[in-house]
Formats: sequence, C-alpha cells, structure tokens
Amino acid sequence: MAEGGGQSSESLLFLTDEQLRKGIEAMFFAYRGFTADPDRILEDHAYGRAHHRAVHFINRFPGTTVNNLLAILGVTKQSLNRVLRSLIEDGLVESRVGTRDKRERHLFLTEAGAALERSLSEAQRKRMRTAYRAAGPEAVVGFRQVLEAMMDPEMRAHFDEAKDSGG
Amino acid sequence: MAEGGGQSSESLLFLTDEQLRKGIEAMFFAYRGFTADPDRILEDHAYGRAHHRAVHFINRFPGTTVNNLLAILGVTKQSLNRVLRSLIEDGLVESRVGTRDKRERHLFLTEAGAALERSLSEAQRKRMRTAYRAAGPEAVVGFRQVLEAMMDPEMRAHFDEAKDSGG
DNA sequence: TTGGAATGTCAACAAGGCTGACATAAAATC
DNA sequence: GATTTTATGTCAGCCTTGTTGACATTCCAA
Repeated sequence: MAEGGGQSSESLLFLTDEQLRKGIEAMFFAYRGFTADPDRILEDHAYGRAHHRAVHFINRFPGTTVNNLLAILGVTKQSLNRVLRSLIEDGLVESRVGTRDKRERHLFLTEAGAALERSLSEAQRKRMRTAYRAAGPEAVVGFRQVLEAMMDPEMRAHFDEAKDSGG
Repeated sequence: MAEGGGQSSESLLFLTDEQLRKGIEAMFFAYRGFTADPDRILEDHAYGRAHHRAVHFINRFPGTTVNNLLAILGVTKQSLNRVLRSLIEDGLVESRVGTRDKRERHLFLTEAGAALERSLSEAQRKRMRTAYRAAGPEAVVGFRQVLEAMMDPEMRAHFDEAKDSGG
C-alpha cells in the first residue's frame, strides 16, 4: 500500500458503500436498543413514545409553549394535542395560560409527571452510560460528532439550544 | 488540572447526567435526520418505513425466509406479512416456496424492488457519507463503537451477522 | 397415522402519525 | 373600533404499522 498520501487514503477508507451500510444498520439496531427500556416502562402506564417525547421536552424546558414543543417534536398540533390532553387528564402535566400573552399555554410537569420523567430518563441514561463506558471517552466524542452532523439543520438548532441551556 | 490521574478523571467526565442527556437528545434528533430522506422517497410510492426495512434486509439477505426476517426486524409475523403482501402485489418482491421445506417462503427482490432499494439506500448513504466526512475517520470509529454497545445483545448478533456477510 | 411444532395468512383492533374544517381568544394592524 | 393574524384546541376521518386471535398448511416425530 502506498502510504505517501496517508491522510487522503484514510479519509476515503470508511466511505465505501459497505462501510456506509454498516453505519446505517448500526443506527437501526442501536435505536431499537435506545428506545427499548423506556418502552417497557411506558407500557405499564398505557403510554407510548409520543408521551415520552412530550414529557422529556417539557422537563427540559419547563413553561414551554405548545407551539415551541411542536417545533421541537416535528409533529402536528392535532397529534401533540391528543398526547398532551391525556397527560393533563392524568395529572402529569399542568397547562397554565400565559400572563403576557393569554393565547399561549405554558406547560409544566407535575410532581407525578416529574416522577415518570425521572423513571424514563434514568432507564435511558443507564443504557447510554453503559454504552459510553464500554466504548470509551474518545469514542463518545466521535459518536456525538457524527450524530450532530447527521441532523437536519433545523433539528441541529433545537439540539444546540438544548445543549446551551443547562449543559 | 491534575493530569496525574488522567485516564480516570477523563473516563468520568462524560458520564454526568447532563452529558448523557445530550447523548440521548442527539440520538433523537439524529435519527430523525437519518430517516428523513428515505421517508420522502417512500411517500412517492405510498410506502412507509416498514416497507423500507423489509426491502433493505431482503436485499441484504436474498432468499431469506419470513421467519428470519421477523427475527431481524423484531415485529410480529402478521405485521410483516401485510408489508410483504403489498410489496409482492406491486411486483417488488418475489416469494418462492422452499424446496426442502415447503412451509418456508424465500424472499427476493425483483428488478423493480432492487431499483427502489438502490434509490432508498443511495439517499441514506449520501446523508451518512456527508456526516462521516464532516466528523472525520476517528469520529466514525467512535460512532460505531458506541452504537454497537447500545444494542440489545440479540440485535448485536444480527448486526454482526450482517457485518460478516459482505463487509 | 396422528398430533404437535413451525410457518404463513386473514381479520380485527389500537396507537399515533396525517389533513381539513372550524371555534375561540388575544394580539396586532389598519 | 373593525379587521386580520396568531396561538391554541377540537372534531372527524384517513393511513401506517404495531398488536392478538383464529386458522390453514406443512413437516416431523412418536
């Protein structure tokens, strides 16, 4: 092998269709693992992933508006509304009319909602922690870099927002 | 900073709940990007992600049985059957009765099916290639390591199988 | 040869996406 | 003040894709 071009051959090595396919399948199988633990917990509460996502981001941004949540989750208001309604009815989420703008509803987790959120995120963090430990610190940096590069620009904006506030 | 304990402090640094939460949200947003391009193509054909997954793995393992596919995809046979039926009706997949065991159906892509698969995987590879290029070779290694560690053991077995045959 | 296991199909239901239409209230604008 | 725009909620209905249950076919082993 001619190693004179070093950097160049190395940066092409992992771009074969085979290597890319492995990355694609790794995403598929890993995402299943990623959601498996919360899914089991949600089953007990007769909730689904949609509820998990709502609870997660209401916890991340307490007092967020419905519109804000819609932008983050990328679903229609009808779809989100169905989920929010059940969460509110069950006393996991509180919806407060805005003070400045009374059209807006600000969303908060109740204590019960926060408890479910902790239960879900603890399970998911546990899996993430185990994977991080197994792969090592340098792998984690690379993992995050590739994921961020894979996002759509809009999603990346939401991600960066979430990154700043609190981390 | 005391660098004497180097390895130890470094391997704890990324295990804070904040760091783990960032990893969790990165997975969420990145997976949306990961599926966005194929989703747009599938819309034109009135298909969904389930069709994509079936076509992908039939292409990967030509002649695979329905049962085999079930284990990989992790859904019920009834759910998969509905997807397969439409793909067969539309002439994208061919189902051949097994020669040794006539209960089994062996699945193959037709030329039209292979064309759709190429269209889908090209779009997905393009996104993966761009992300890999942006993140660099070392990041890619880490990315793959973390994803593999995140899988359930059963899924990891399927992934490794897929890794060997062809890669 | 008969009964159990494996495989695949049909029917029906639920979750959670979607669109469209519409109501309400508040804010913004003319 | 009247009108328009914005934010939210709701109803109806559709689609995809999960689920269970019931059933037919095929194979194999007792």
